[in-house]
Amino acid sequence: MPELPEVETVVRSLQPLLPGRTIQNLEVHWPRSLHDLSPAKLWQKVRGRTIKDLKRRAKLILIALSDGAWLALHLRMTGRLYPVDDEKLKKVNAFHISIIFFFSDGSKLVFEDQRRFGRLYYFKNQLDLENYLSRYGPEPLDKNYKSSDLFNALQQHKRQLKALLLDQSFLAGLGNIYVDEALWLAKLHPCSRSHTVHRNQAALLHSSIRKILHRSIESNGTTFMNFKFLGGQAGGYTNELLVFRQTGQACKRCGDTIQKIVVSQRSTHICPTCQRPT
DNA sequence: TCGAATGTTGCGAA
DNA sequence: TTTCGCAACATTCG
Repeated sequence: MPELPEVETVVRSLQPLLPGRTIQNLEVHWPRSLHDLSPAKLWQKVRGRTIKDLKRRAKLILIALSDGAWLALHLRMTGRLYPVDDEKLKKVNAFHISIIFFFSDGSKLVFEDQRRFGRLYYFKNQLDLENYLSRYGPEPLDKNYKSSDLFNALQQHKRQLKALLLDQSFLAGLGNIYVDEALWLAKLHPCSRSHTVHRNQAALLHSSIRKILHRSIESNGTTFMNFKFLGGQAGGYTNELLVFRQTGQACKRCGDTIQKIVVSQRSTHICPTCQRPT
C-alpha cells in the first residue's frame, strides 16, 4: 500500500509525538517481521533507548535512537504504524499486530500488518544505516534531483519505463499508483523504452513525478483498502487520482476511455490516446 | 474457488 | 550483462 506520500504522511503524523519517548517494553507478535534479528536480540538492543528523531528515506520510516542506533520500518503492502492508548489497544485486531512498543510515559506504538510483509530493520550506527540505504536511488523530491539526472539515468537503460520507475534502485519511493499517475501526466506509455525518451520528455516526466508526489503529500496520501495514519485517518488523494483505478472513466485530458493493462506484472492504467507506445 | 491487491526479493531464462 | 517473467511471502476481498 504505502508509497512515498503515504510513508511521508505517517512520518509527519508521528513526528510531533514520538521524539523524547523512551522504550520501556516491546512485544514482538510476529518474529519474522524482524529482519535478521531475534526478538530477544532486538529487546536487548533497544531497551531504555529514547527516540530522538523520525524521518523518511524511500519507503522506509527511519527512527533515530539515543545511542546512535537506528530502526527502519518498511510497511510493504498493508503495514500501519500508529499510537494507541489502552482503550484503543483493546479494540485493535490482535491477530494483525506484528509489534507493540511500550514507552516509559505509558504511551504505546503499534505496528499492525494484515499481510505480514512489513519488516523492521536495526542498524547499530549511522554508517550501517547509510550502507543499507545505498541500495536506493535518488529521492525524487530532493531539491538537488534535476531533470537532467533523470534524463541521464533513463539513457543508461533500455527497460520499459514503468519497470524502471518501480525499481527502487533507479528512483526511490514510487509504487504502482504514482508511476501510473506520473506517466499519464507526462503523456508517456509505460512500455516505452527508457533510452528512447527525449530530453524534453524526461523534463516533463521529472516535473510530473514531483508535482504528483507533492500534491499527494498535501492530501495525506491515497487510501484504498488499507492505508490509514494515526490509527484511523484516511488519505485525501484518493479522489484526486487521474488514471489509477479509473478504468472505463473518461480521460481528464482528452475524454478517451481509460484502459487497464498489465505491465511489469502490475495492473497499469493508461489513456490510449494520450499515452502512445514508441 | 480463483484472482487480484498500494511491495520486495531471488531465481532462471531469454 | 541486461532485462524479463514468475514464484514466494500472507491475508483479505469480490
